Amino acid sequence: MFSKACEYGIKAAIFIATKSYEGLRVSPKEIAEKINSPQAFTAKILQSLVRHHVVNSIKGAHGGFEIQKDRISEVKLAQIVKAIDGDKIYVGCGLGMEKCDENHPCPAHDKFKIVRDELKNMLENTTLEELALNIKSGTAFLKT
Amino acid sequence: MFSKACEYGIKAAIFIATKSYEGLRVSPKEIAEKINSPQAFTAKILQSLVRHHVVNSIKGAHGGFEIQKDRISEVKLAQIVKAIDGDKIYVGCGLGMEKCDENHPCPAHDKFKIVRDELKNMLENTTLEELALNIKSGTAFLKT
DNA sequence: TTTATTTCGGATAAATTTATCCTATTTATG
DNA sequence: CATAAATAGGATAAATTTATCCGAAATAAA
Repeated sequence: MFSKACEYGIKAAIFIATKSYEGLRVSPKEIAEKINSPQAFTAKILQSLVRHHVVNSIKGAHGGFEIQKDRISEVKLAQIVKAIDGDKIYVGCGLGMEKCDENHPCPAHDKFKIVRDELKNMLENTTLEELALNIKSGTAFLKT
Repeated sequence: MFSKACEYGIKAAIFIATKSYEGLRVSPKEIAEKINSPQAFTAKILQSLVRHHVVNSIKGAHGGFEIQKDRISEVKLAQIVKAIDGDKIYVGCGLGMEKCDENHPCPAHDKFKIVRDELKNMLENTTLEELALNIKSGTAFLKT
């Protein structure tokens, strides 16, 4: 569904959010440990999230990654996915055709449309807050 | 969503079906032309579809690929996807966690579940016949 | 102002996916 | 039986994604 980079990015953002509630910044090292991902690769993905204004980075000593508390409920899963994988999962054709719309559809266009609309809707309506609260409450996990 | 191989495989199966209605066998060359895919790579994918009994191949002179007419309405999109990409799109975790179920869910488990169930349902209930008929009727296309 | 800490970013490597090429094998037909 | 036509399959290459490494730049604190 999503690239590995995107999966790491989502989990990283969730972890950062849980720490940001406590006013804490976190390092790529801690993030990678908590979400079970390769550290250097995760750092690269974090840079991308910073550039797309999903999370905030503070350089230098006592730096790290954080998200402003009041932004946690504003950030949607869709923004994170778009920052890393782009929007092909929304706009692309399910069968990979370059041009696929109502006027020139692929044979499965209508079938895929239902699923993709559902996915789009889910991503656009799921906030980082919901996901982070699942972690804080202990009802969900970021690694096995 | 799916790999390129899978996209080609689905389109190839649809094209073969349209030809099989007319009692015609087709070559990888013709398939690749009609679905706009690399020929040799497409041939490899066809082998996989043959091994998974999605389509039938006849070797030697006057050979080619075909699907028995009465099987076209039986083959589901799910079988083709499973033959090429496996079933990770059904059973895997949306965030890539190895273990992710009701007892040990990822933070987005419930959110993903809705979408994936919808996808699974669509793939398991869409037949090759439906898709092939969209091509035969000229209401849909296999390339741009 | 020096030092320790930390993110940034470029270069590179490893792994996987996508794609090509060439030969072997199979089979209908003359 | 010989030949031509076709799929099967192994080896390899190209492209993309995933992952690592290391030095540069920024910043807080001594």
